[in-house]
Amino acid sequence: MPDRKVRVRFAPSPTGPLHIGGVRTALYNYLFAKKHDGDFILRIEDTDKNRYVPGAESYILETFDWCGLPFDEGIIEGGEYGPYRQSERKGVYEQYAVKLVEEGKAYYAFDTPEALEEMRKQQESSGSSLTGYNHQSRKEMRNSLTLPPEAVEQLLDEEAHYVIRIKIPEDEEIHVRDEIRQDLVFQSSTLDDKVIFKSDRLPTYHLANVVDDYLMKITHVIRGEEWLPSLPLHVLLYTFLGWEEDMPAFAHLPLILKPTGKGKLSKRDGEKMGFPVFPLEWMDPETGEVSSGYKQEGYFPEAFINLLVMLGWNPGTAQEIFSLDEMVEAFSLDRVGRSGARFDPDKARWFNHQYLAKKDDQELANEYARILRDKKIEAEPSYIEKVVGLIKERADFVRDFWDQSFFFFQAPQEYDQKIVKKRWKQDSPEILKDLFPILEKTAPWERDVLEKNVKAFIEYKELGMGRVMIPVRLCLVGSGMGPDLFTIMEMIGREGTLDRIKKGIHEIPGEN
RNA sequence: GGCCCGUUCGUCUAGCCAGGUCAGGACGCCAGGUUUUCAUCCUGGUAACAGGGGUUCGAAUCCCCUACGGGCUACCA
Repeated sequence: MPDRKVRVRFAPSPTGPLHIGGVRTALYNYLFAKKHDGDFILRIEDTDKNRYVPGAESYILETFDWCGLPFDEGIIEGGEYGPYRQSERKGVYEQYAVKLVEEGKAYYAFDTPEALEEMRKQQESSGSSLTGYNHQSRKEMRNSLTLPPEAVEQLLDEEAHYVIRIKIPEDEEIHVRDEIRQDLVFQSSTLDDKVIFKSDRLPTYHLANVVDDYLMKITHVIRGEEWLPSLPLHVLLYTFLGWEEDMPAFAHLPLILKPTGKGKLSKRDGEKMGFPVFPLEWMDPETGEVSSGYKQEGYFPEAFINLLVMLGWNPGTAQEIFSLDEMVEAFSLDRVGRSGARFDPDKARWFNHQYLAKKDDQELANEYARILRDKKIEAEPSYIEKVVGLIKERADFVRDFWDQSFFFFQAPQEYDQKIVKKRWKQDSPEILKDLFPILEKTAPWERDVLEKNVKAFIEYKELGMGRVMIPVRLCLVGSGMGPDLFTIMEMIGREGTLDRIKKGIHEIPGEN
């Protein structure tokens, strides 16, 4: 298969929102495809109609739209190997299942749920280590291996409910290769005769995925580690179908684990841990329950992708911040780790911080303007942009901007009591009153002029910066935080500055 | 229970395949510096080879066992 064009697929089941593990799997597929100038395909695996959740499919589409990971082929893009929804491919699977039966590699099974239940109970009580429908138990069940041919014919004609099961060889070693874990060997005797074709005349995942990957000329299957146990079954299917020459390479990605405790990340974890598990906000159509998403939490898609790529893969260098192009360039399957990764919310914020600090002021100002508008605050775009430039490095998200910059838009409503207690001395009002005329006379009202005049005042009064500046900051900002004070003064203007100082002198209690 | 995968600082990880480094980086945390303050930023520090056996002059690296963690075990994907 060496000179085939690389083709990979992301094959979600529309049973709900994707979580970040799914997005990461898709991302690795995308990176691998692009690295090798290959195709990235979306295939919807909706062969279980009972688990279908409305909205899940469009959620998947919106997610990749937001992340900026376009598919080359898929349910929207189309492509020459369509359709890309398994429910629309119903007709293609049965022939392969029947072919396997005809060749003695699979068989019809007519067992009722009760009979299967009975079989399980018996296996349990007998303490047998081999469980399931397997090379032993199949001899005692109702199937085309045990029934006389006429009876089988009759049952099939009657359209009795039946399934097709793969006939696992009794005692064989199945050698498989995983690109991440290298060579693995499974004993066929420990495998069971999985249903490959259901009584609703739809294939199970195992058959559908093998048939479609073959028909769609998939060269590499990159999926979650939860599929590793069924790899020997899939390999056997390729062999039975006579497709071993075209069998794709397999890579099973380590799982993303809960941040605390153990276990793989699941839907409920997010709310408890205080970080999203979903890329986009999701509302459960049945319960109406809303789960938060990275987008809505304020993550940039580039940051989201970046933090995901580092969860399980590393470039072997110290680089941590990657553009999508850089990721494509650097990515390789052999640098994917083998052990599960725990998600670290702190590091996630750090990634967003890195992107935020590098973002264009104007772009950020546009986003911030929306927040300000919601707060009924009017300001010139150029003013907002200037504010953003001053405070963006202090924030992790755009939504942090307000707390970092409200004083550029309105006088403080309260004063930080800790700072008041520590830095608002008995003579502070007096000092500010003395400073007042200096500020009144300062012209032009510009940062550097303000600095020069105020510093001259401080020197003349022999006071020291802290004695003067911190009380002023308290008046203008309400606390000890914020960027350069002279810049703040320039920005809020002479009137604003003087008003706030006056207000502070009256309202800040002089306990000390 | 059975089958399979995994295990390096609190977290993400480099190093392992081709044994020899004070086991490196990042996040977090702590300290110092810068600053009019807070934050940013800079510097420094903290902290790990799951345990036990082998093989070897020498093991985080190779082998075995144990422990622990995880996944799978449906007519789900």
